Amino acid sequence: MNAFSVADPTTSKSLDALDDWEVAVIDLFLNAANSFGLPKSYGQIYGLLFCRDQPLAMDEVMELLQISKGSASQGLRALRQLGAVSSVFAPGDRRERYMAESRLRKLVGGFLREQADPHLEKGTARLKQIESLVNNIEDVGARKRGARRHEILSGWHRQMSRLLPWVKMIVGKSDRLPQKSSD
Amino acid sequence: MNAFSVADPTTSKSLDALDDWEVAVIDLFLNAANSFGLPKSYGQIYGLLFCRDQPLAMDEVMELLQISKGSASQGLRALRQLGAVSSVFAPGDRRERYMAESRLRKLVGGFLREQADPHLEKGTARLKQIESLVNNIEDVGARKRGARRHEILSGWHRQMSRLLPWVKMIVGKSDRLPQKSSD
DNA sequence: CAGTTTGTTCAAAAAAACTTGAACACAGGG
DNA sequence: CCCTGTGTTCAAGTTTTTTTGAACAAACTG
Repeated sequence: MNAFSVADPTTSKSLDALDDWEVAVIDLFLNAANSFGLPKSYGQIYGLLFCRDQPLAMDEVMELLQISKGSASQGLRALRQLGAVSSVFAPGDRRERYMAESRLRKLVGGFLREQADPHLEKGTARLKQIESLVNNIEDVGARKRGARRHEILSGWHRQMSRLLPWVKMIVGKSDRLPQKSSD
Repeated sequence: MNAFSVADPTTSKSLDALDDWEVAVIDLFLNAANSFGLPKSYGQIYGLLFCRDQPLAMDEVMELLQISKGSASQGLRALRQLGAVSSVFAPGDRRERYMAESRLRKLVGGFLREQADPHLEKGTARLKQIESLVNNIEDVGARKRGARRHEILSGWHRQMSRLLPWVKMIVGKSDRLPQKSSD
């Protein structure tokens, strides 16, 4: 696949070269993205950037992963939104370039912030709605049953709210392994 | 559809009656299931059973939720597999009846066991594969880059493995609120 | 046993999610 | 200004997932 592509420095066209291990890592993230409820292209993009030391431009991502402009654009946007990817400027190049965030704490934090927190908020609203519906029940027995369910759900909600900070703590403990350069 | 069917006690057809609050709870679980990557029908089924004091048979679930036999059967199976639903026998009725598990600890435990643990195991295998691919790289610089990535991923994997027991702990703390009957 | 009732399976239909690419906007550069 | 390079948007197309229902199996019943 990547046998002897010696990179003509004048053309930026000689990038169709993913190492085998890179393919494996990209595939790992593809599957991981799926499990987290994200589109697989997001996983691929993140995986590619994760493998690279140098930030990549969008068209390089498209080329290397063989995905469309739309996917690349949307994927990079979502990943930035999640804090999983950050953009940098290479001087003398108008294109924006992207690199992966590799600190687990940040990744988890962003995911929780963008996914879990909104759900918890929506949960609060829904619990209120359920509570009011329950309070409108005429029959006493039925109302009691509803009230009990509302209590259980409220308890769950509370527990989940408590859990998230702990997750951030625990994951934040020892983060990335030592590397040659610090940040 | 269910306009004024005033419950002929001889037919088992008179169940098309969900309270408003039940509809709201079912919808809550429908959305929750989605967020957890489960089919929405699973959420509906769980939500319905969660609302009820008495266990329901499969055909009652079908009737109340207006879902097909196939969905009901598969959904109930998956939910039992997750430990979210348990089946009981009502004496004098050949049908199996199902009720929701409402202890968060059990629900989370089942979910982690069925979803997270398998992923962690697959992760171990993949990391090994990546490691061996990286070790096959000729070029020293490229191999170093790959090795660094492999270390990072291994670190993440370790952290996640550490996290899960804590989640079970923390969620297990104070579980369901007190109820009239104990278990 | 033959007839029910209960529950499972799975191929096909329907729905949902994802990807694509062409049209558009916007920012320099000449 | 117009042209080109860069990135976004979104309707339409594709793929994947979920649901359906009819055929099947199993277990009871008389």
